[in-house]
Amino acid sequence: MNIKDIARLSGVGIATVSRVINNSGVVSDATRAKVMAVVREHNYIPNGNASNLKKTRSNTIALMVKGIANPFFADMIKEVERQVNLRGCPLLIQHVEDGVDEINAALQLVKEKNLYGVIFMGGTYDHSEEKFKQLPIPFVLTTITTTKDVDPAVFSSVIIDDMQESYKAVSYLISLGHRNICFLARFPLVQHTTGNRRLMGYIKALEDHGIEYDASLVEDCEYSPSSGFTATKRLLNKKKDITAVFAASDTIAIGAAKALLSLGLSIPNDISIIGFDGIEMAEYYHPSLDTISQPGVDMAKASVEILFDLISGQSENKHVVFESVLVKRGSCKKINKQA
Amino acid sequence: MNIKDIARLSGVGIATVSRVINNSGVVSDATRAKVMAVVREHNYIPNGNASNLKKTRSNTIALMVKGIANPFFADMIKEVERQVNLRGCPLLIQHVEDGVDEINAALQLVKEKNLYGVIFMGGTYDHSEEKFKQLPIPFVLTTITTTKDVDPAVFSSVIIDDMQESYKAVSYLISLGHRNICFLARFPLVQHTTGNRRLMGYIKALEDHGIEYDASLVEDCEYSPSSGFTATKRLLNKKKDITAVFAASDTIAIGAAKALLSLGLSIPNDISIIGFDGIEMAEYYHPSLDTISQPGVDMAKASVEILFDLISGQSENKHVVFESVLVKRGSCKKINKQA
DNA sequence: TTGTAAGCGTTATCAG
DNA sequence: CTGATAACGCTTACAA
Repeated sequence: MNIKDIARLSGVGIATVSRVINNSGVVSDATRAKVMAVVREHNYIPNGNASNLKKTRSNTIALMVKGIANPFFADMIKEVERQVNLRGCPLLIQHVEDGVDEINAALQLVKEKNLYGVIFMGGTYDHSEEKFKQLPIPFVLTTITTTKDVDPAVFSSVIIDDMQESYKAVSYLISLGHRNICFLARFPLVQHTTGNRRLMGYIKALEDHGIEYDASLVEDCEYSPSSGFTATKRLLNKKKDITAVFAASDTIAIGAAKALLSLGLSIPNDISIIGFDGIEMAEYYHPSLDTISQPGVDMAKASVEILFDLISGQSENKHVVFESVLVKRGSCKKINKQA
Repeated sequence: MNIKDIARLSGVGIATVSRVINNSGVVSDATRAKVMAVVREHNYIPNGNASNLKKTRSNTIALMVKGIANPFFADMIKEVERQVNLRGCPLLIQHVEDGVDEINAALQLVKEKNLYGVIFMGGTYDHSEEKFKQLPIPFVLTTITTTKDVDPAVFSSVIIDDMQESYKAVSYLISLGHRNICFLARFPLVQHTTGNRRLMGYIKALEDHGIEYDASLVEDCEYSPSSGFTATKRLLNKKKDITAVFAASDTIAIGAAKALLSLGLSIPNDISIIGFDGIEMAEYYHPSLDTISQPGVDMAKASVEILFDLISGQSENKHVVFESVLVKRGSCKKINKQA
């Protein structure tokens, strides 16, 4: 069943069929009805490869996700899909393997599929301006941005200020009297990652409050409960006087909490803990965990809006910074005795 | 940059370029090297739409996921992708909106993209044999199957025996002395869902042990902590003598546990709880939650293997049933006093 | 308002 | 071993 068959069966030319199914050009109501009847009767679906080949640009939007298993991304992905579909476009979800360059992967996909636009979710910050310029179609970076030496005019982004939000979390702990605050994140010494930005906020907060930065309080850790668990155990072995834990994600925080609780420590009486992201699981943990909650769904929505504005040429590249909120659920407490 | 340019630049015909980039036919080593040099120099990537149009079948595999936010699926998706890529094929991840018929969505995609094969993950069981037969390419149902009136020769599946595994969980609770066991699942009265299968196992276990089935102990619940939380609160309001909770997923179990703990109840001293799936979060919950753990990654791997066997025509439709394991972490306990 | 026909960038069939 | 050339199914001038 192809466009030719439909044309023959409905007694019109193929151009007319094309006009009907694409709602383009002008077609008389009678003809349209006739064609649609045949289309429906035979359950005709146009061949996307043929139409994407002919059109220089398909209508497909790609979402490049680095860390598809990240629960924080789960709802964001759903919202991106919803918003893209709402605009009549199919969404191609592409998982980017850890360690793979997401821009390269997108570059490949663009050539391969004639993409309409791309959204990047998760990943690193260290792409060159040159690399971005290679991308011939509109794109938005969500949850990531770049180092400052890239001209903001060549890309769009939807982010939170990781450094400032991290600063917020640590300042909160300090305001509660904590001085020995450890930090858990994906190896933060690697530049240009979210973990690194959050580390900068951590360090700045300490410095601004006259607390000396102690690198041995920072532990390398994957974004998962199991990794948070083992990292916390390692930390407790070498440092006995920790009074608070700041985890770069809620998933890490959950693992850290488990490490503390299973040692018989009480949260927040013996030790305070705060995470980052605002995933549902952190709220339903027992005790409920404090966190820096990002407005993930709003960010997803904004990303799609910006992308489509770019596509329609209605606007230039844009950079939106969302506010996160410090959610206090009781897992952080004023310190009573100084270690 | 297209195949013509590459042909011109390397001084050969386009057919030869095609042979080189597809590793098909015979090309002299010298010619191959010459062409590859040009390809690499210009960073040439073939237009997938054109080749998929020409080939009657693309090499794309689609993964139709119902419930992409389900943490149990997260690792499975990653494994499916890994296995598919290992075989040199791109994977198209397609999220299927709740309420949308996944077979119809696949049918559309097949026509649109000339798919090579499809894997269905999550969803319902109530598809007719007729519907399946409409799918003109190999496919595998993962974590779902059909009702018995569909000829097993028309589809493949990779599942666990939900009813039996549920039976296992409930029998375990009964063996610990529990009689008032409640069950939380996505509205189980709807036929042909995973929730319903697990309900059947629950009922059968009760009956086999001479316990009368009490429908008011079954509560409707989405597969999320928040829903598990509110469902449990509802339940505790109407039933005071519950001694154990069986949740149809770990996400529900976590919400249920939070409801109990925040009421000051102790797990497992006051009430026992067991979930289903085996997600990481359940292990790192405090207390760690017992569960029926499914071998998700193995199931994902098996699904891809079966799919490619079907594609290569090496085998007929196959049905694999994996065993789940009852993981005891201490959230279920022998009952001391009968209510 | 509608139909004809020229490609889009490949692959595959043939001759050479 | 290699090179023309005819499709694949569609969109879009352009002509009618």
